[in-house]
Amino acid sequence: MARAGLSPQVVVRAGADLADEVGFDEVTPSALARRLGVRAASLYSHVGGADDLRTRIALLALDELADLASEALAGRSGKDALVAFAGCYRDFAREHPGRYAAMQVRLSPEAAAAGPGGRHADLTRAILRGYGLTGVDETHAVRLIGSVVHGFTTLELGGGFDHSAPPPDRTWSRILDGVDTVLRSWAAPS
Amino acid sequence: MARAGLSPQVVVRAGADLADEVGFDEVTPSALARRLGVRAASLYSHVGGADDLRTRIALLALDELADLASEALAGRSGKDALVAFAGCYRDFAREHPGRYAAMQVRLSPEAAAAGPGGRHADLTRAILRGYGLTGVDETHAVRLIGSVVHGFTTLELGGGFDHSAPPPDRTWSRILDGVDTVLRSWAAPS
DNA sequence: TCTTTTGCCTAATATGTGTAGGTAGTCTAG
DNA sequence: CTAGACTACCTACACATATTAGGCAAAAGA
Repeated sequence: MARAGLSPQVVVRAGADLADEVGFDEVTPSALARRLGVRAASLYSHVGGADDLRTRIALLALDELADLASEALAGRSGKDALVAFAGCYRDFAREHPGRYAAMQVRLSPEAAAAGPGGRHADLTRAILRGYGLTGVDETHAVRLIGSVVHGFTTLELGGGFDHSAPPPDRTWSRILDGVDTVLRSWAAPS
Repeated sequence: MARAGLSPQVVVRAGADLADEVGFDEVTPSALARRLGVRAASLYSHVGGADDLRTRIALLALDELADLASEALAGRSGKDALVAFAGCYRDFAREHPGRYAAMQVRLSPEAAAAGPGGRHADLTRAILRGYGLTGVDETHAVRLIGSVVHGFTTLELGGGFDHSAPPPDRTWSRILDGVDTVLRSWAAPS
């Protein structure tokens, strides 16, 4: 009887790919087992169950996106960094909708701590070096960037922009212009 | 045998309440039937199935929020309207997390058309009357407001702001200040 | 009161989740 | 190169959920 050569890594990656194709909600042990050509019970040697599978996919996606964002930020600062960082998130969501959806699951405290949760905040903070924001201003700015990028990306992915005329790309760059302006105004002593 | 007095409305409202208590993902025909004191099969006289139930909860939530936002906007304009509108969304999400999550489901085209999908865009547009934005600028502005409000709300609800110091309320008002500034700058001929 | 409607039921099927235990490939020691 | 340990995958099972079909009794209308 030939073996499929599974391992936790292989299973989780296949789960992430499946999520991108059919949606994160459709990623179930049985569906994943079908795709991998094994029986559902066989997956329980590699992942703990449906919840564990979803959590691991989320952590994988967070890690992958953090890698991409880290690379995109290298050597950039100020608005250049902001645009690169935001574009990274948006592109990731469009190319990997299932992984992006996975990232939204509320992680258990231990999973969040052990995982790459803090990496994203650190990366966002790195953008702000060019803006000279410190202390609470820095945190406000991290939250502003996160809100705008995540909000736009989610709405675009959900089809919220499909019914009105101008292409989302135009809106995207105008919004980033606006964020840049706001961040620079925050840098000035208020 | 006493009857439970169900109807599509009663079932959907109970489903929405259940979503607020235990999370939208946990709203299943069987869980809802348990709460209503009937057998799961009995629900199928009132809703089409699990998907139909979720869709109807989403439409109910969209309608309820549109009512609240409409009321909040009455007699306001400009930044006052913006703050009231955004606060309405944020408060709704915090008081009714399950309903808010339901609103994010991708509706089928017919459900979106028949439903209150357009009401929200119209309400957002109403804010902009005080800013003098027209044409594509208006659409860009609608998308900006939607992105910021939805993004912040989602992140806050997901606990994304729990680990850093300043209270989210402070960030919220600073972000709205920023949006107001951007909208006013867009109003000037670019 | 008689009839129609319908709300809720039981019964049954298909599918999904998760556990227990077995079998057969694969790896390591000598 | 063989003996034993390990483990990837299996079958079988118990249980929960989604959904359909058909029946009975309560409610509503004539």
